[in-house]
Amino acid sequence: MDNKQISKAVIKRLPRYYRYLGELMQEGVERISSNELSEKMKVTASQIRQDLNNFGGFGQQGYGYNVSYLYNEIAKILGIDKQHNLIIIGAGNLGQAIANYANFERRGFMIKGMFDVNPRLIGMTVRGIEIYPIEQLESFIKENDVQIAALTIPKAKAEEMAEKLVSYGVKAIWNFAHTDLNLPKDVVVENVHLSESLMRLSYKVSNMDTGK
Amino acid sequence: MDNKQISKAVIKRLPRYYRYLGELMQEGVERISSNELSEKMKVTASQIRQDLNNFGGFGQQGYGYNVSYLYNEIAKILGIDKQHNLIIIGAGNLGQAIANYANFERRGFMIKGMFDVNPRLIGMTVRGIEIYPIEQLESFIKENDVQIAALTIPKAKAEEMAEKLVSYGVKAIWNFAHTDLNLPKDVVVENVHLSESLMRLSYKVSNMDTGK
DNA sequence: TAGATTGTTAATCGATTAACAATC
DNA sequence: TAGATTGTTAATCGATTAACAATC
Repeated sequence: MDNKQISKAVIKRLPRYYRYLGELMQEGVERISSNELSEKMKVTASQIRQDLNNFGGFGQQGYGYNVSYLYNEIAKILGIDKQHNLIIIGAGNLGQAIANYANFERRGFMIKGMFDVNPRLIGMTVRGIEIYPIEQLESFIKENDVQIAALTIPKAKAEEMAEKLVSYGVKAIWNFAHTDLNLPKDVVVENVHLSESLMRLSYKVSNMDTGK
Repeated sequence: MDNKQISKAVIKRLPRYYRYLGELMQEGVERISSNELSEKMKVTASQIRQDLNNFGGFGQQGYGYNVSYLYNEIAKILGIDKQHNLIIIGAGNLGQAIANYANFERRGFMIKGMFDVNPRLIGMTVRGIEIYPIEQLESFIKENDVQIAALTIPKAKAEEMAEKLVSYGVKAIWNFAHTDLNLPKDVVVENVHLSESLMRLSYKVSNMDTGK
């Protein structure tokens, strides 16, 4: 719809704005200036104004930003004002941890089912979400209009499974497998590489400034 | 030790280099040029050479890089050649998922124990890792030389718990709680905000180029 | 109206890419 | 030695910050 290309750095910050605005709403705060918000979030006020102005003028001179209005506008930008149907591939601890996080539903992510190869898990439910055998994947995706699949299986099978999911109509993959997926470029991939995150932590611990 | 400040962008890429070099080693590849690696990883060869040269000349003109040498050097930079003692706070699905990921141990991260407030979990083990009551936290951290704590508890208690951990001597927090932690700046924090990751995915799905 | 604060342009800073001399 | 490829400097690109006119 929009034609201006928004930079990755801006997109990365949007969910954090959303989180802070949600907290402000809960505290009953009605309006906030870029300056106040910048102090809370520890970023520059200039960056906040620049970021938001990528999407339109949400503020008002002399007043600031209306918290709940801005909150809702960011939700629209992020697309979390609409429902997304999601399945989880791999019903191990990580898959179950995701299934158990009820807040995703409040953001419009409906977890329709989980899938696993382990016959002992089939038929079990996690917070009311049923675990199905892989054999039913194709029909399930088509019948439930599934757009997103969370991939929480070992990396050895991840690429193959991702390709299968795409061929069945999945448009986006939330990839927890420790590997990069090579998929057609109209398929969206968001990686969560926990081992890389832990290594970055290790770097920071190991190379901490001992001065000061 | 080193004084030149390495940029965050470089650090972020290091674990990925490490992963690719590990795979090359497994395939028995002995040497690789920045150009070959750049094609595999889909980054520019120039970036690879620039990144690595932040830490020293690991390559050789006319030859390229020795895979296993470079692999080991990156491990040293990341600090994963040394052992790190780790505990997990919160023995729910996410905590257990981390405990179950055996590969962390191969990278030197020894999971010494898990902690939870739920009395029904106390005494249970996950892959040989025992779940202890929170009351034993302080003594356990001191006795086991724990440097890193993975925080997989709800955000309401996260800040308070993080402060406790720091006061007991923990130097780094791997934060899975959906909140920012405000800790002294000599404490390392690495955030894994899954809900933000999912929102970024949502943005990409919602704003995909329909052209082409 | 005067004060406050945005929206937006310009200046600065940092990161990426290109180019090539050094050297194995 | 000639060819290959790094290490490194210079050029480009993009992102952040500063500044201020517009305006509520």
